[in-house]
Amino acid sequence: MARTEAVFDALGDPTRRHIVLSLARRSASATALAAELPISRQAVAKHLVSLRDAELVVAERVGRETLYTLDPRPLAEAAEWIARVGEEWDRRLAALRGVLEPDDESGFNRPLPNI
Amino acid sequence: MARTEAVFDALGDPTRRHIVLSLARRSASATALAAELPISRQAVAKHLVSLRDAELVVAERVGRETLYTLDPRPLAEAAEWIARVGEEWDRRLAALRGVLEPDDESGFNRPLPNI
DNA sequence: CTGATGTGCAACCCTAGGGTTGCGTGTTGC
DNA sequence: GCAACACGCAACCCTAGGGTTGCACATCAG
Repeated sequence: MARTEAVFDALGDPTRRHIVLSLARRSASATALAAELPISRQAVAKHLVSLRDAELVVAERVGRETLYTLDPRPLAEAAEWIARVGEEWDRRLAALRGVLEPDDESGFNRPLPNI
Repeated sequence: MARTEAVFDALGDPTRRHIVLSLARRSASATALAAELPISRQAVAKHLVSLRDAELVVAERVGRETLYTLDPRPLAEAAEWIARVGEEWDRRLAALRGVLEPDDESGFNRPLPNI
């Protein structure tokens, strides 16, 4: 669960989210990514280091350039964290339901009941 | 999709993730939340403002205290963003498959193919 | 060999924002 | 009415980290 920390930290930055989306479509070098962003190559390189720390990206040197490829697996962990919050929420809703009235399924996507 | 931005920003901070998890179990005041964290009430209050901006939390004044309740719906949007990256990835994998060899289903949770 | 290209590293700048303290205001309970 | 409690607001501190520039080192094309 420690890596999940790094994933959310990484996804907390808009530029890094853009990079992740770009890399989902095609592997690319820092220079190529910088071309489609309003920042320098070095700035992009720093972000790629963060993404590598979060294991969201794998670097592979080919010739004189370094290709970065997305590894979507840590994203699944982040999704699981979100799902966990949803479960917690649903459990609470279920407990509440017991006290009040029997109702329908998951409340994850339902407006708040006034508690 | 603009709110999704705020959600990831909000989730980018470990303290706020802790708060979100806590609120998933029970509504609580800033003071109560601060009691289970190594920071001051005011610091928690600031985080709650961020969470409110991301619409992840709803404040309700009851008597002399303010109860904060989780609204898990924006989390679903974040999960969708992650899913979108996964789709992009799978599409790419599918395109690759066409050129190479017919293979199995979604590669979202599979190790990287060397591209 | 040489110039062009792509990186990595280091030094530096600067703001965002996480945390703190202090204080004035509203609410509850006796 | 008066403490005690719970807030909200404002001023302030301080570091993390996002961004930049400069430079030295590989690699490729001619």
